[in-house]
Amino acid sequence: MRSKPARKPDKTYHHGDLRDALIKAALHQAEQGGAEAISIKALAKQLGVSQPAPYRHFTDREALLAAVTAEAFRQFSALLREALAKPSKQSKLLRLALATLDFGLRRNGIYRLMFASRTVSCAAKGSELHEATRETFTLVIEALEAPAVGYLRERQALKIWAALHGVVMLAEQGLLTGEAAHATREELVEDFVDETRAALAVAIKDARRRTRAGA
Amino acid sequence: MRSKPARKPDKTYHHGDLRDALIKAALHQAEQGGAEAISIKALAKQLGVSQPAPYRHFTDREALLAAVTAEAFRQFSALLREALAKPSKQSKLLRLALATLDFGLRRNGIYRLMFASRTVSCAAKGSELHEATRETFTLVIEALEAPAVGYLRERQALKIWAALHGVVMLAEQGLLTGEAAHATREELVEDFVDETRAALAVAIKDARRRTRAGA
DNA sequence: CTCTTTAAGTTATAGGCTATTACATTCGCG
DNA sequence: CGCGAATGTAATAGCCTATAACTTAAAGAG
Repeated sequence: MRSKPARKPDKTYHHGDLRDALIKAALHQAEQGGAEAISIKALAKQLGVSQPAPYRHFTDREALLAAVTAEAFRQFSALLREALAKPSKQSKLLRLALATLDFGLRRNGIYRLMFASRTVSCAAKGSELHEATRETFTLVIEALEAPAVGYLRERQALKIWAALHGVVMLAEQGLLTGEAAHATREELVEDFVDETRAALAVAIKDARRRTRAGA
Repeated sequence: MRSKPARKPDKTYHHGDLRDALIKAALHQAEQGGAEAISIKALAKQLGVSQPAPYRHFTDREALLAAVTAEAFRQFSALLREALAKPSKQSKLLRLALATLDFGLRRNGIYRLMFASRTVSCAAKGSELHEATRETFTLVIEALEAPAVGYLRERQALKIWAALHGVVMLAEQGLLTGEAAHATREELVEDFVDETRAALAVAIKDARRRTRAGA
């Protein structure tokens, strides 16, 4: 079993793990300029293989982007899972929210690849990418630390998820910096987290009361 | 004064209004596939001019994108203004929110051009694009129908704005369709609008009380 | 252990796009 | 009228995706 070289060692014909190396290198490219910064030709050169070699592993650029995006989702999920796991005074939801914000800003090129391109919405139902996105969303639900009562959890998860995306977007657009900043990113996130937890508590209590009354 | 032909009439050397025609045609291209769907070459062909002609009006593709995005913001602002102006039982904020949702989904390519590309965040301070985005945001503040007390209005405007973006994003990503839809897009938007109005009312009352107490 | 099949990589090439350079035409103002 | 500035064209360079035809190495069957 040969190891997995990032760059192909000279004089060898086979790279050994080109597919994986392509995804990782592409992820690195995307970090700066988003999806448009990913160039198959540049990747091939960087990895020391001929320009058409990547096409042995991905039928076209779109296929590569999908694989890269799926990997990005997995890394993101891992990050969130880590944030949820570590002991802290903050609530799980707040930790997840802040981790999302951090990821969205620090690795914004990748974040845009994940949430602002059409790659995801074009992903087929059972595809690797589709699964990766769903798994991420389940982490949001988990972070709510709430019992399943109807779809209340899911609904609140959608809401906080949407709100977080919006904050990242505004921050990246520059609406939360300089004189225009009437609130910091973190303040907005905390607001949303507090509101979500409050709304969830009320909704669940309410639903239970109605259930008892009906029974 | 000649009129403004969309396509150059044959046998004439000058188009007459190429700059404007480019922007409009590009906006049309973007409607489907977002920024990446905008091709200078294709635009030139479509408008019946030579391929490098557009470069007389825009130094490069980025400059064209910026102009197109600015025009998109103006159209969006006009739409919002219209929604705010028309008489209705619904609150101004709800009307603005629903109009935003509608625009974001129906003209999603353009929406992504406006909010999910780096064009905006790269826009210089006094640029046409920068002004266009700011004007749009002032409409959000206006829709709150709240008095200016500190920056409370601005803060709530940022929050609802962020939330709306997020809903559009989730909807476009397919997280709000099919079996996964634990709430419709409109329900989420209404939730956010209600919460915003409630939070704003509380915050303003609170701030005033504190002011009186301090004075 | 060799033979054959197949996965993975190569060179050559076609075609699309952005962008520049040098040249041509028209508009409009003095 | 006539001249300069604005606008458009032709030719070309350079980057990128993608395909076709050919080559090398790995891996399993006999």
